[in-house]
Amino acid sequence: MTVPKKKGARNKSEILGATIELLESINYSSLTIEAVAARSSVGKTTIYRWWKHKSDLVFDAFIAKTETLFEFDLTKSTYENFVQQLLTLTSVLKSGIGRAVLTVVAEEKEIAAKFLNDYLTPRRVETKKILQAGVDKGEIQDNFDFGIILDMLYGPIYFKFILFNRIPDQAYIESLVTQVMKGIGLNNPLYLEE
Amino acid sequence: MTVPKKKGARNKSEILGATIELLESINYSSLTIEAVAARSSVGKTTIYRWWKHKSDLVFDAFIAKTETLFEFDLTKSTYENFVQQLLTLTSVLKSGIGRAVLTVVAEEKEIAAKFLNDYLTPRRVETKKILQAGVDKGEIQDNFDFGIILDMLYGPIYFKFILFNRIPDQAYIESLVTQVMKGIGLNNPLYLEE
Amino acid sequence: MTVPKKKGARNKSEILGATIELLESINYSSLTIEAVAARSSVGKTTIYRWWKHKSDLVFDAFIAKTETLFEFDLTKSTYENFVQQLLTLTSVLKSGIGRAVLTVVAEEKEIAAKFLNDYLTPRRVETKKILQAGVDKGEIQDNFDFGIILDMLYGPIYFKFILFNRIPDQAYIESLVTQVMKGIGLNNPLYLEE
Amino acid sequence: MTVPKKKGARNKSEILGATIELLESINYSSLTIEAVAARSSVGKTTIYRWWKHKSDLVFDAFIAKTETLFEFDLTKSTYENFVQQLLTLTSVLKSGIGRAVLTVVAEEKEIAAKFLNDYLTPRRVETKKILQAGVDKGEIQDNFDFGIILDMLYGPIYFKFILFNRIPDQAYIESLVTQVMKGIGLNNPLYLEE
DNA sequence: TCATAATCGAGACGGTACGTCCCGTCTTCCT
DNA sequence: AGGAAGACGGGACGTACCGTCTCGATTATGA
Repeated sequence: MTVPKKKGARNKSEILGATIELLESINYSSLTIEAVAARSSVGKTTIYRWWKHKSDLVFDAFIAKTETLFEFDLTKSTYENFVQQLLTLTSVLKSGIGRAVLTVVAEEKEIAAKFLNDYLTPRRVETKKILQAGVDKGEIQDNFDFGIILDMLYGPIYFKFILFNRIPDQAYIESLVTQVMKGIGLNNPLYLEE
Repeated sequence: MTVPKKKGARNKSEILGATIELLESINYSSLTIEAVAARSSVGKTTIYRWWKHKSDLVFDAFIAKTETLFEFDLTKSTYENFVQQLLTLTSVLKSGIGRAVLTVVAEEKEIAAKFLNDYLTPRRVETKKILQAGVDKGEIQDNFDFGIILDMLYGPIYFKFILFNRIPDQAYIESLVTQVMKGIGLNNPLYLEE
Repeated sequence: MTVPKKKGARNKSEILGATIELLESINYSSLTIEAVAARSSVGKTTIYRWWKHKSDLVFDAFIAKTETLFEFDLTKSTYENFVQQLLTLTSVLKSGIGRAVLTVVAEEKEIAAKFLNDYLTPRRVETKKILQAGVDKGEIQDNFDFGIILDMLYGPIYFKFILFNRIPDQAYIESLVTQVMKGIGLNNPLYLEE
Repeated sequence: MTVPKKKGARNKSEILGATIELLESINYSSLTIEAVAARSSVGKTTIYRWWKHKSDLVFDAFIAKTETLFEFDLTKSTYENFVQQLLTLTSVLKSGIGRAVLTVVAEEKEIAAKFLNDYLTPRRVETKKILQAGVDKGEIQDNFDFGIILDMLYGPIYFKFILFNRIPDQAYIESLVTQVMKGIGLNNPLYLEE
C-alpha cells in the first residue's frame, strides 16, 4: 500500500521525474527549468523554491534515481563483487541523468564536492569492505593502498565513458578486474615467489 | 624575426588567447562569446566566422595550448616515462581550459569524438610505444591488453580530477604506476627490490 | 465608551489603515496586496474575502479617510464657503491615498462611476446648496448652469493637481473663486449694465 | 514621396503604433511590454533599448499621436478659437492612448513633469496668444490672470473626463467658454446680444 | 595613386530562457 | 470553525546572450 504523499512531496518527485525524463532526450545545458516546470505541470516558482540552481536539481534527480542501487554480497568472491559493482555503474552512466550529473560535476566544484560526500564516499566505504573481505578470506594481499586500487577499478570506467563516450561491456570489465587483481592477488606470480 | 601574421591569423590567436584567459577565472558555461569578442577586441561576427559553437572554440583553444606537450624519451625506463606522462597530464588539467574542455567533452558527444580522434588517440598511439619499448627491453610482460593498461594509468587521473576535484600529486602518480606495473611486470630489479 | 468591534470589523479597519499608510510612501501600482496583508498582520485570504480588486480596497480606504470632511456653513458668504471647500479638497488630494484614488479613477471606469456616485455626487448636491443660498441671499445671479460653475471651481483644482503636480495654495484658490464669481456675481459690470 | 526610414526609426514607429492600438482595447496597467513586442514583431530588448519604462513608451506614443494637432487661427474670434481648442482636446482624450497617458500622469510625478514641459507648457504658451489677441482686438479685458483663465477652460474638460468619465460635447464646451468669457469680456456684441 | 572592393568592429535585432515578483486560489495547521 | 501562513500554478517582469544582420570606417590592392 502506497502511503499518500503530501502535496509538497508529490510535486517534488514529479519534478525530479520530469527532469530525468527530459535528460533522456536532451543534454544538460539544453535542459531548461521552464521545460521541467511545463512537463511536471508546476510553476517555475515551485522549482526555485526547492532548488537554487539547475545543477542542484539534476544532482537530486540523480540521487533519487540511484539511491537503491549498488548493494553487494559478501558471500560472493571479491572478483564477482567488483564485476557486479562496475556493471551497475555502467548501467547508471548509460542513462541521460548519469551523463548529465557528470557534466555538472566536471564543471562545478561545489556539486563535485557534494557528489563526493553524498554519493561517492559512502559507496567507497562500502566498496572497501569488499576488499577487506577479500583480505580476510585470504583471496588478496593486505599490503597495498585501498584507494589506488579503487581508482584503478572505477577510474577506467568513468574515463571510457566520458572521454571515449563508450560504456564498457562485461568483457572489458572482467578484463579490467582481472588485471587489477593481478597486482594484488595472492596468485600473482610476482608475489608467489616472495 | 617574427613572421608577420596576416590579420586573420593574428585575430585567430588573439581570440584563442582571450578564451584561455577568460577560462582561468570563470567556468565553461559562464564563458560568453561576447566576452571573448570584447577581450580580444574583435566583433562577434569574426568569432562566428571561424567557430560554429562555443564548444569548438574552447576545443581549439585547448589544442592550441597543448600541442607541444607530451613528448617522451625512449631512453628512460617505462616507469619513468609513465610517471612523466601523467605529471604532464596533471599540469594540463590544472588549467582553466583543461577543466573547460573536459566539461565540453563530458556533455557533447561530437566534441568527445573530436577530442578522441584529434587529441587522445594520437597520444595513445605514442604511449603504446612506451609499453612496447618496455616489452622489448624485457621490463614487462607481453601477454596483456595494452588498452586496459593505459586505461588503468590514465583513468584514475581523470577520475580524481573530475570527481574528486583533486589533481594527483607526484606521490600518487608513482604509487599508481607502481601498482599498475605490478600487474604486468616481470621479476625485474625495480620490483624485486621491494 | 468605545464599542468593542468584532474581529471582522477590527481587521477591516486595520487593513484600510495599512493601505493608507503604505500609500504615503509608495504609489498605487507599487502597492501590493501582500504588503497590505503583511503590514496589517492578516492573511491574504482575509483581504480577498472583502475586496475583489486592489482598486476596491483603495477606494474604500479613501472613503474611510474622507467621510467626515466637507461640511459647510450656510451663515458664511458664498465666496467664503467655496474657498473653504476647495481648501479642504486640496488637503485631501495632498495625501497618498488621494493621489492613489485619482490614479484608479483615471484608469478604471467602474471605479470612476463608483467614485462619482458614492462620493462626488453627494458632495455636489450639497455644494449646489451653497450656490442656491447665494442666489437666495441675492449675492449672485440665478440665470446660469450650476453644473458648469462647479466644474469651473473644482476642475482647475484637480487639473493643477494631476497635470501640474501642484497643490493650489490659498491665494490661487481665492483668485479662482473671485474669477468664477465675476461671471455670475451681481457686481459684474457686464450685468450691472443690463 | 515618403522618405524611406532606417530600420531603427521604422521599428520605433511600429512599436508606438502597436502601443496605441493595444491601448484602444485595454487599459494602461493591462498593457504589457510583451504584448507590444509581439504585436509589433519586435524583441522585448528592442523596446527596452529605447524606453526604460512602460510609462515612457506610452508617453512617446501619445506625443507621436498628437504632435500635429492644436493649431489655431488668429483671424477667428477668441471665443471660436477656444471652442476649437477644447474640441480638439476632447478628441485626443477620447482615444485609448489619451486615457492611458492621463493614468500615467496621475500616478507618476516624473511623467507628469515631462508631460507638463514637453506637451502642456508649449501649448499653453500658444494658447495665451489667443487671449492676448483677444485683448488686442478689444474683445476682452486685460486685467486678469491668464493662468487662471486657462485653468478654468481646460480644467473642467479634464475634470469631466477623468472623474465623470464623460467627454464634454460641443454644447457643454460652448457653455463653458461663454461662462468663462463672461468673467473677462468687455461689452462686446457677442455678449451684449444675450 | 587613388578608387574600389573586401574585411572587420560595432552593435542593433528577433528571440529564448533566465530568476524574480506578485497575482488570486488552495491547503494546512494552529488557536 | 475560522483565520494566518504560505505553497501553489501562472503570467509578466527586466536582463543576459544567443546567432544573424546591417552599417560605416579601415584596409589593401590592382587599374
